[in-house]
Amino acid sequence: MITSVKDNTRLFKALSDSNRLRILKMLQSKSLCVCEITSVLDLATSTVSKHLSILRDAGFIIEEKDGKWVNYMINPLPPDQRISSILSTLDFWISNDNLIISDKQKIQKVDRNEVCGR
Amino acid sequence: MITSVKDNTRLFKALSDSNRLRILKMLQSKSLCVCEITSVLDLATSTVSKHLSILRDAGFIIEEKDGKWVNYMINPLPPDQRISSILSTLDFWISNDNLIISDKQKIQKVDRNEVCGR
DNA sequence: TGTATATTTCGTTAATTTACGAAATGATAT
DNA sequence: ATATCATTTCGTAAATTAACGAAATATACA
Repeated sequence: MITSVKDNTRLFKALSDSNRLRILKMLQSKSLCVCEITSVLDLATSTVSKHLSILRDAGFIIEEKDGKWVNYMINPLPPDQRISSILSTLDFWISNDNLIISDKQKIQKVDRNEVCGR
Repeated sequence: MITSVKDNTRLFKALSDSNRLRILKMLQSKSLCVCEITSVLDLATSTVSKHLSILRDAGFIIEEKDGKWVNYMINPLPPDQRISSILSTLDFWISNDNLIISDKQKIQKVDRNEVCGR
């Protein structure tokens, strides 16, 4: 396992933005495409795309192409134990936060064909 | 336990700077005063003081006054389980990094009466 | 009382990060 | 091919963070 200081800061930097924590928590409930996440966070698509690439580069999530959509999901085979450890502890660290709860409710109802197409 | 998204980002932000990770790793070996840490990191005293306050506010470390010195040490009674969890996992996440190893060697030899007074 | 030493606070500058919209890329459907 | 939709990349502006030195605090000691 790579354990350089720089590598660790990259990992913590990925977690040190509230929008990225919201994304991680949403993906722990359900795989989502960029536009679904965008509709919940209410940010520009390009901004969400950037957040997702940061989480991907750190090893927390993976992407899977599905036609014109790109689905993002929690990495089922994290590159190292630090990622797995954080993902499992996140589960009970952040749970009863109002924002997280309402995000979770929103993604249950989200339909990408409605939300994205315009 | 408070588990707001904002609270968690503050915690991760505290860890997302390489100088602060170096400080935490040093303190896991030994309590140190500001000038000792400053001599190892080679930063301005005011910068180190600021880093220490960020780590303190996040709950990772505490300070103890000792005459003209302020000793910083790992918080023996962390305010919540997230801190304890991170502190113990940090132990094996970052261990064989060259910078961390040389920091650790330096603090063994550091004498505050030599390093600080000038 | 002064002087020296250690640390913190403050103001400022430089660097980094976040956000946006526009343009580029990739895929689907007409 | 052309049009459309989802996403990424790029350039840029705004916000945040890290760094410094100078000034302010606090403690020890002469």
